[in-house]
Amino acid sequence: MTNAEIAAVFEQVADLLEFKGANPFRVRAYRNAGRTIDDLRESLADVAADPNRELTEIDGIGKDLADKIVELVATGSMEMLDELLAEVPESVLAILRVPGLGPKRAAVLYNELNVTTLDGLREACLSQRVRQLKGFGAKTEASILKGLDIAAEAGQRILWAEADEHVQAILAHLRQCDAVGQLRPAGSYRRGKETVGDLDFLATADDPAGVMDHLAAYDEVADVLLRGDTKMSVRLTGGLQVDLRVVPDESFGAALQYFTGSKAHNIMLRGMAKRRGLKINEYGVFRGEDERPIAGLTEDEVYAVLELPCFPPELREARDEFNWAEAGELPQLIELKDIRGDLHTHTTWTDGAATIEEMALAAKQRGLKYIAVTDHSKRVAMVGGLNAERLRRQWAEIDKLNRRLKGITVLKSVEVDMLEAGGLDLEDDVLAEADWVVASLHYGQNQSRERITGRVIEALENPHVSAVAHPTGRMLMRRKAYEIDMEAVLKAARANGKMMELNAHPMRLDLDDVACAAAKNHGVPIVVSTDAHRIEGLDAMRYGVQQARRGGLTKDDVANTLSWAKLKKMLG
DNA sequence: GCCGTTTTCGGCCCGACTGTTTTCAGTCG
Repeated sequence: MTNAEIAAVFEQVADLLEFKGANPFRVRAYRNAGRTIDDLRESLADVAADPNRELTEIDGIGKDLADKIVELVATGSMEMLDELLAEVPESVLAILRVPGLGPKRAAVLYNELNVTTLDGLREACLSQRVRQLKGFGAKTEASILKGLDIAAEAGQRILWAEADEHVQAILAHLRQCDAVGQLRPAGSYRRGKETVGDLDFLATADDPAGVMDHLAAYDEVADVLLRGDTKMSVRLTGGLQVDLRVVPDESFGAALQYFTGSKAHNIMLRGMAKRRGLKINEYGVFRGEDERPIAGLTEDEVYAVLELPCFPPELREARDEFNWAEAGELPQLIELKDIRGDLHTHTTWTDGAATIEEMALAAKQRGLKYIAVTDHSKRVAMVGGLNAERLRRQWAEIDKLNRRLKGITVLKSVEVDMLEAGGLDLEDDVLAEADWVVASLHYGQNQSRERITGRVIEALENPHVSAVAHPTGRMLMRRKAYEIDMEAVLKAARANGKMMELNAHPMRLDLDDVACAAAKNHGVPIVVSTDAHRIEGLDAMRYGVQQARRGGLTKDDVANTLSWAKLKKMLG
């Protein structure tokens, strides 16, 4: 059973308990455990099986949850979940996803009106039975109907790269408003999460109402969801929710910290503050009975009163950052300017849109010193994948080009397919002539975990392979990762002195942040590569670097921060 | 259900907004 599957069970238990009106802290314990397990860098099943390890070593896992994990791993099911599902139909949980409906109201709808599905809920609203319930009214009924429409179309997140376009446009719009002072995006966008569910903006202003009027007048605003004195939420035409908070200058740092999150990070921070007799909220840090303000102007200040560093937003996930800070080992995260080369690109020789020279010059223009042309091998027939003969012709052209080009080196490379039946799509004698080889799994993605893991490990054992490209094959919001034992793969990479790619394409970002951290733990170097199929594709590097930062990677953890000469030496 | 330099019980982050209330509960982030 994978960590994600175990985490999903705990999440479901939390939902069901919440629906039943259980102690909210008990619910939180299950949710925390689910999140922790999802973020874990090693297989929980392995830890459970290891006689020298205790599951209770994991933060947030006590005896009870440890037993439940053991039960899950051993039997594939959990008695408690089965009992809960016997009491509450699973379809009821969808009702909790309707904006404005939480566990209390959902329970009333279920108990009083026997609402068990979203369709049933709509029916109950339309027949005006909901407004007759205690604590409900006509307005609530209308807002539930609205919420049902939103739940139908929304619920999806958008790629960070798409969120970034919205953010830049909204920032530009809000800056035109004279009343706006300081202005910053916050939330999961600022933390660089690969997908973003809504956008948060924070502003200071002499005239908050004026700023809100200005946001309401933004072209893409379809609906104002709520508006108070300091807070406003709108929905854009595409369904994306945008929250704006207006705060006084002396609170801007505290508010930026607060609204950047993550929620779990903030809960830990507040707990630490409380133990020191301090209180943190979005208005500042306060001490003592009289709640004397002691910080709030800047984020630095807020963290400093707790003797903490101002964590890079990418690390604020309540994973390792507080432990690192305590040990004085907060990593100096990699930056875009550290990147010296791009090790995965395509050209017109296969499915790219630009020539080798065009790609090389564009890379040089972006400050890179080397670029690997990794066109597809022949198995990818659809795009005219290269056989040995054409590949050698391409490499001859690269040799010629390198004699002409100044300031950039083009590497003779290939993206070789790991074949369905095992083995690689090109012979060893060809691969041996390459400067850099990435191996990819494009076909047979539905094979078993054992077979896919075996194919990838076999590739890592080939002496000419340098790295595995997009190692899980996932496409965000489109295609799940194929079944693969990442622990085993990382061990094989380490044993064979190989590297793993972090594919920077905004829809891939593969390896993800957690797997990057795991790779680092195993001592496996990461290469951040764009997989560019056109010149503009080279600009995706920043998405990859951001994901690497979320994985806690430093310049030293990423091999393409090295010169090509040094990287080559590392490959052996 | 977890956790402990306030340690085996009694806490567990904190405030804005809305709707249905006559003083607050529910939801959200």
